[in-house]
Amino acid sequence: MGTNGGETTSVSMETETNENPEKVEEPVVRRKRVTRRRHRRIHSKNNCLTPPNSDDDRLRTCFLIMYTPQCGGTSYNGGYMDEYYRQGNENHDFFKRFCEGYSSDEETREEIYRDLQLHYGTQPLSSNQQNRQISSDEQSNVASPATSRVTTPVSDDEFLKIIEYTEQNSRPVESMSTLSQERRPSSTYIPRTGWESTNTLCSLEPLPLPDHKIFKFEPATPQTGMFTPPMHSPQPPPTNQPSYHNFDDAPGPSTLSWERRQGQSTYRFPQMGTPDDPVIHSPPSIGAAPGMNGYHGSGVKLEEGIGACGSPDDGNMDSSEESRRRQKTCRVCGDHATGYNFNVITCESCKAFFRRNALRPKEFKCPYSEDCEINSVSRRFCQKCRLRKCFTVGMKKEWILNEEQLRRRKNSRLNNNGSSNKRPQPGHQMSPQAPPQQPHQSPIPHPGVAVYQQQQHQQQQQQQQQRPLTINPMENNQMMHHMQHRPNVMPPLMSPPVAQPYPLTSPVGSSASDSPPNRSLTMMHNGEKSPDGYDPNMMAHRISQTSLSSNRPKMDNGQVVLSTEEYKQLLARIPGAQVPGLMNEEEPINKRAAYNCNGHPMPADTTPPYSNAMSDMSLSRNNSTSSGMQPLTHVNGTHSSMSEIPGSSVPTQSHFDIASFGMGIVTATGGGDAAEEMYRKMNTFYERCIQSALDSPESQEPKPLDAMHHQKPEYMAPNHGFPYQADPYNVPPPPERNINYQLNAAELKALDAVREAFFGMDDPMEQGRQMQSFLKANKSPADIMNIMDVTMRRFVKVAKGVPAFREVSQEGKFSLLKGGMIEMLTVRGVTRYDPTTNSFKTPTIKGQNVSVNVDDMFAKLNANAQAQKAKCLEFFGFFDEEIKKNELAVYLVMLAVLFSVRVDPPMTENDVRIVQEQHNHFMSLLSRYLESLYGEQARRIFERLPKALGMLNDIARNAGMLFMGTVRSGEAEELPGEFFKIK
DNA sequence: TTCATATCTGTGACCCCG
DNA sequence: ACGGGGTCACAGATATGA
Ligand SMILES: [Zn+2]
Ligand SMILES: [Zn+2]
Repeated sequence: MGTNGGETTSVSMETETNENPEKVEEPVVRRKRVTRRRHRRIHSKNNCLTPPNSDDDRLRTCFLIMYTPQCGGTSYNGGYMDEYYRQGNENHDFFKRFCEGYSSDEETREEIYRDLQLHYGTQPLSSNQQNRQISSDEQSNVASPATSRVTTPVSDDEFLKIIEYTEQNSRPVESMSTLSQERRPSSTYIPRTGWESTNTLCSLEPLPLPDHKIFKFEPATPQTGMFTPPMHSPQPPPTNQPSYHNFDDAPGPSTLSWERRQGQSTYRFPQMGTPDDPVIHSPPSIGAAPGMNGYHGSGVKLEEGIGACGSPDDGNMDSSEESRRRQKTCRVCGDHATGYNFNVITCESCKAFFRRNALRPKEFKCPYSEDCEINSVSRRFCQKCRLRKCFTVGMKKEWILNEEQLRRRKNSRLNNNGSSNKRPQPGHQMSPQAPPQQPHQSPIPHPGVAVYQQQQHQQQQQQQQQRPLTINPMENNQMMHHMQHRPNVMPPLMSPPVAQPYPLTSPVGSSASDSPPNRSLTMMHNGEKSPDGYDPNMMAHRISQTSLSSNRPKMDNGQVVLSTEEYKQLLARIPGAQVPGLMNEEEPINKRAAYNCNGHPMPADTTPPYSNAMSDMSLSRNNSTSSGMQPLTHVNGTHSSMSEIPGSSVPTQSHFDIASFGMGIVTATGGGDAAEEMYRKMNTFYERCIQSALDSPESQEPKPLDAMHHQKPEYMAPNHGFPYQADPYNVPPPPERNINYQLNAAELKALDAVREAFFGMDDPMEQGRQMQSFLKANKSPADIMNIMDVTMRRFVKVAKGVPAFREVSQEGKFSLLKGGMIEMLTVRGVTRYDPTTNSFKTPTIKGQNVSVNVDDMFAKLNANAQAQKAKCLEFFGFFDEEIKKNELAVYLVMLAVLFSVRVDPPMTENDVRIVQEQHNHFMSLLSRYLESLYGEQARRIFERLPKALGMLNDIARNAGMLFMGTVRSGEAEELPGEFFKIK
């Protein structure tokens, strides 16, 4: 418990006047919010979510901060802002005049400016200046309307002058609220609806810079462009991009000197000492993680002590310096990092941000153009891009503890506390009405949303606590009342402390909506969690927990908190709730999937992670919020169960990785005499399928994402000096230079586009023939075709989603697909291959575990197949673990594979050119991506690729031969006729 | 309608703990 | 110590009501 910590739970009605002596005498009339104060803040942050768009804008903010009781909102400004808005847009130096107006004295004016600046954060506060910042207490500490205009920072004298000036100059004008809302250009005004980020005033036209020195916001040293400017279409919409710098918005370092920083802030005012980058203290190299990231055990050895970037005695001064710096730098925003968080070195705030948002069901909106730079300042402006960045750099949402785990943790903590009985601060931490949780009232396992919403809930509770301490059922009513008035807000899971003994819980693993978790969970472990036991404590614990449950889809195993019986009883008491079916065979945990259970696919709801987790999201169903107003029925949108009704189309868990049979497809067929016929037919099928998918109009039209293609100049060259050359696989040694592993906006966008293109690849298989085929233990060639059909079409769709693909001629497209399909499928298979069991793992379907053992798969095949099998296995082994685990990397590989020059139908010169270009493009992007994840390690991974691709090619070339001599006679005739229809 | 205030909400610095 | 989660001051945004 904090030494400085838990001092008080101040419940007084008065405002705390903490350390501001001059304020003490102010009569405190108004009832104040209860403020609990644990420790004193050292740093203060400007949490402004709205980026100022101009210096003028900043100044306005400043002004508000200084001179209004409450900045933000529509009414904070007394009459000043009216005037500002009325004049401001035509008369840009209103503030200047304002300042001049009330003090013609140069010195005083200076002082005012300084104050502005002070609150602006362009200068470090001196200690006594800190007293002048307005605490929120002070802000609300308003004795009368008159004084409310000027709260803290201004002396009485100043205040009078202000009043005087204002009275002279302001006229009644349009309402502020009008201005602040309706009159904002609608194109950029984004009404706040709960989750959307709020960027309200960013559309102000850039205004001329007031001609005063202090309005010059230092562009900070022109150093090392941390980020390249976002890749825009030729003419970036003027208002659409946050302009963090000066008006001219010169591309350059994203070092925003306006950010308000105080205390021992990391910021250093340019003219005061170090010319270093103020906000982003780590120079260009910040992007990448130290090599050790996720690299243990992957077999790649570190050289030059790179991997041991923590180790102080790296031989090479530069590189150790370099790596140290990188290690201290948040790979998301460049801020000072505290260590690894969710698999990546990040700062505290990104850690918290990720923890809070990675699992959120709805996607954020980017108020700009989906390519926001993320730095320590701008990170607040666009949650979407920030979150995307988090995923891109490799943060793993899977590592966020799920509800079950949280509960356990809490319990064990309670236990410990109970036994040692050391509760130092009785009334403090625990919420009064949620007293130390009884073992089974703990809110639970409805994963995901539950966790997420619970956070909301907790916050509310917290807030409630801050009001008069006792909370009674009334509070709930109030809360509900409130919520009813805020339909947009995702209703927090209500767990009325009094009335509802089992708050938001469904028992572990027992609700209709659990199936998704089930599947998702499996996925998580299939695709992701390497057995290398990356992390010590928590992680290990979690892994063991989850993997345990994934292996045993039963709800016992000590996982259950509420017995099924208990839960049923509970449900019985809840009007409208039904006992879900499927109760018992589901497993608990896994929050993510729980988000989405209401049956529709949630295209828009997917989060943009680049990690493999993506597929989880895209598969899960949105369960969350729909209803849930009524506390009692809420037991979790859970039973939005329409999705799980028997007859309905197979929901979420049927996420077959058909493609994992990439190898199987072509190998598992067979076993007879009519080989030739089969072979021929298979080939026909193969080609037809591709062709027809190609011709199909319904396939994905590429969105106008210009990021996808060949904007090569926009990308940074891969840092290790192995920009991918047409000259294949000739990897030059890394040059010594200042490296920047951080992906730039263009690259991020391109990656996004890739992910976009693969959207749907992992969709669950529709029920039907494919599914039946898939479920068969012994798959006939027809079954294989059924499965392949879907998969191949999806690949074609992916290809069509790549803009550059369209530039290729029809014949060229066909050639690419025909030549690349098997390779792509095989690559796909890699990701599902589990070396420990020598089998492909596929997610479960209604409890069945479909896993295909490689030996079995090849068993019936001919000798060629055995060789093929060996090759495949070798390839699987060779394919880097790190890549395997990373879905996006795999995508990139697949695209690189797709864009390989093929000869079968020979390609035209032009096609060849495009293909080569794209191949290089994706390889280069992959390289950069890997760099961003692994820093110098990327090189090692990347270096293996060429060989891997070679192997792949070999595998694919031989695939067809496997048919030979193994096809049962007559089998070919059984093949579905429509596969061979000629159009 | 305007404005003061209350409330909701996301952020991030600090903290606790296994 | 590391890296999970928890806490809560803060401040912007929004709702409410005089
Ligand atoms: Zn960060
Ligand atoms: Zn954005």
